Amino acid sequence: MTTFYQIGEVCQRSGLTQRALHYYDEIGLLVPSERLNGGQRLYTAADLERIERIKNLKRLLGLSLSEIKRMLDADEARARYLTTVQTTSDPARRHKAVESALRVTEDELQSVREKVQQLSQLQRQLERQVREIRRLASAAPAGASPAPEGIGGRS
Amino acid sequence: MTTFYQIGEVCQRSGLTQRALHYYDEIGLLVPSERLNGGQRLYTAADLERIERIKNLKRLLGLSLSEIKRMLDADEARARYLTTVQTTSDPARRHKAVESALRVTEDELQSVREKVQQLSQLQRQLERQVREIRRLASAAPAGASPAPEGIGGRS
DNA sequence: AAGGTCGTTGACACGCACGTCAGGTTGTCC
DNA sequence: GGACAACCTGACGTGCGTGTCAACGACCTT
Repeated sequence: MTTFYQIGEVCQRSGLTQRALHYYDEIGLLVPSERLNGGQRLYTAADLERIERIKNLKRLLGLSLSEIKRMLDADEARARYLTTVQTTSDPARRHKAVESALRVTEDELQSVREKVQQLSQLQRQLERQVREIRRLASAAPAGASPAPEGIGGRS
Repeated sequence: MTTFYQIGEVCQRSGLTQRALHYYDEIGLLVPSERLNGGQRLYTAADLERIERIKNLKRLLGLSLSEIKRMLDADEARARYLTTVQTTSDPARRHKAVESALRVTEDELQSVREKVQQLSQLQRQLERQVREIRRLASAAPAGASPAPEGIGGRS
């Protein structure tokens, strides 16, 4: 027995607005699994998960909704490929399915790796700057206020 | 003898359009170091570096231009502090400056670290998927296998 | 069946980050 | 000093991702 959520509850749970969900539906990014006869949208748990994935991709990678749609569609296609692999005994089709799935996944992985690397570089740069500031701060003469508090402690 | 670049060359080197540079100037994100009497913008090597940083922050962190401006301004303030700390003898002011510089830098560092961590997680997830696909590719024709997870999962 | 709450589809508006003209100015080269 | 490219400002247009009404439909309670 699948449980459904109406748009209001989805808004509360996800933090998105009704308008946003309407828009996501409109552009095909998140089409609710069901509709009532009256037209009311009904979202499933899977839809809620998709929402979380959308939010993550938006926050983490700063992707546009169309890019996110492309990614998730590719992901879904990949899942389909994998089931095709398992249910098809034709070696040629199997090979093709695996190739496609591998390609989209590795493309994604590639872009993520690049981003991680560049972000790590930025991180190291900032860490250097923090150390530099701390060095200067501790080298400075103590003022009227008590000696600069031990700011350390956070890793 | 500082060398200057006119907007056209800056466009070629940076890949940005003239319009974008005008806009960046307008919002104060990238004000060219010099202007000719006629009003023509003259960019220095430092300006070019700033452009690269802007592009990076935009691509890597997906920040808005106003957020980038805030970041770079804070960074500049920090740099100014570092160069003028020796000339400021007022200990209270020195202390305040250090505090500010440290705060903005650590905030920045914090958000970068979070992003790196979450992206690394996403990366590992994708790597697992690639391995899974490869495994299926080399495994026997038909069989039941655990379903791989999607990307951008809940945090 | 009436009221209230929740939902629906338009339609228009808005801020951002530009694109795209238009018409005028500046700089350079012959 | 005339041609011509490169540049300027100003104005309006555009796509995205919503916000904000408006007017109407659906569902539940009493």
